[in-house]
Amino acid sequence: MTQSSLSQNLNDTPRQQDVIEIKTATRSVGRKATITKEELFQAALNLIGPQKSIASLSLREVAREAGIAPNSFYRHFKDIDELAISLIDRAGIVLRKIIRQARLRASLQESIIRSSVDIFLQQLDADEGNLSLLLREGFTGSTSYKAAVDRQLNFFQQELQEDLIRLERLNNNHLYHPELVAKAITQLVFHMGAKVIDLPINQRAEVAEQTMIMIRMILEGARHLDEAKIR
Amino acid sequence: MTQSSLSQNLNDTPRQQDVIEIKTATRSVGRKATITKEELFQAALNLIGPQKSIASLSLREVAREAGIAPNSFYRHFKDIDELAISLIDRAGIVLRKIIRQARLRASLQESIIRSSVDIFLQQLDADEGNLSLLLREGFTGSTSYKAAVDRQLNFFQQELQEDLIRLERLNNNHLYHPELVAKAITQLVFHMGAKVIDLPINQRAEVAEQTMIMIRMILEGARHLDEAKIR
DNA sequence: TTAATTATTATACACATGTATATATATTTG
DNA sequence: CAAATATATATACATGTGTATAATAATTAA
Repeated sequence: MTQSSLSQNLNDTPRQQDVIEIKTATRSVGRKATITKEELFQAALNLIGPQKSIASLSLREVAREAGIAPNSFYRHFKDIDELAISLIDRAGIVLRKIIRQARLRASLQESIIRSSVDIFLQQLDADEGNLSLLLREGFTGSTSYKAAVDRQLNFFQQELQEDLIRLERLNNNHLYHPELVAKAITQLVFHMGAKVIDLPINQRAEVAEQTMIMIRMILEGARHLDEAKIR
Repeated sequence: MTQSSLSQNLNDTPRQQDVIEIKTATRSVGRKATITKEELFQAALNLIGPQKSIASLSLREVAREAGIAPNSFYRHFKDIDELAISLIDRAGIVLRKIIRQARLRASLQESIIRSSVDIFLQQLDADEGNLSLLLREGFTGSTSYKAAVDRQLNFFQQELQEDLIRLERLNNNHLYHPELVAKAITQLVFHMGAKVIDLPINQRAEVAEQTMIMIRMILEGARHLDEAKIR
């Protein structure tokens, strides 16, 4: 593959006309688009599965699945990589939805541990394509994928940390290195997610239960280590 | 890629001659092999890096790197996949070496946490190609890779668990769910490894330090949860 | 030596890929 | 309507791939 060199001239965003106009650009003169980015996302997600990773997706495959000519792809993305990264970023939205829900339920007195894990798994079903992408590509391929995934995980971790601090404060507890607590929990939860993806649903519960115990260990440890330090 | 269908007849192991002889087969009649499996392993490892995953290796690439004709590859492996899985299994050997060393140093009164993490990182340098393979492919690609990696991680986890139980017993401690403690630690350590691979050496220390704190949290938590349960 | 056996290579084929170029088609604006 | 233009397709090419088939070279057994 000695390509991906001269393709810059293809992905120019449509130039504003020279004439400076006041009216806000309605953004379309010419033929109406018959395929949307969203449809290309869907096509890609259809293809990605336990056997096919995002990195092994070919432009032609995606085009085929979307029912367009290979070259039409370039109207929407400059690369297969651009599609991939967008896809990862999109998955982050799902993630943040998870956090928000978990936070809601946690304030309603339910254990933050259980609610987080439950909602995570629940969303994994509801939105399989998107989320599993994040989980799968986390450790692999073209450094840029990893960076994209990392960005999203950091959001998750950040919000989790805030929640943890808030909740512990409510119970008059303190955590030793709360940022590391959040980090460790994030890692374990995502690891669980990656495992659980290609597991039959009935086996998921057990993995989830184990993960919750692990999280409880971390929390319990962080509390005690903090006490030990203060004294 | 509609191939990998009729290649069975190519990987027949050399047939014993019809004549039944007593002498142990010295295993060679004909031309001497000029390239070894080991050299093919090395060629593959040379190619795998931050940008090229094991799944994206092509047979021709490996052959080129090894300096042989594409077809010669078939004399040694039936597939690129067979090469890949062997490679993962080989990495497991490195892993077990790590455990053995960590165990040695842990008996000499050094903290098992620190010694495990230290040795892990140390080996990562010494044997980069091999070990990083395990770390990278853990979550990706062709279910069979994942299975192969999982097999190796389980060894690690199993031995770690035994060590943990032994050491805690020495200090008259008990652990809550020691198998989950070992599992959680294994996950965190491997996650760290995967992160640390493409990090400049000076930044590795910090990640290692963080990981050790996380592990201490888990251990501390498991001890207290156990006490809480017994009472 | 000669015959047998095996490892390696050379050649070739069908197919998949990314993408350059040219053309057709639909839509908006004047 | 016609001109302009954004979108999509058709065709084509160079290159990479896995692997079938046949030939060559090296080694051992007879």
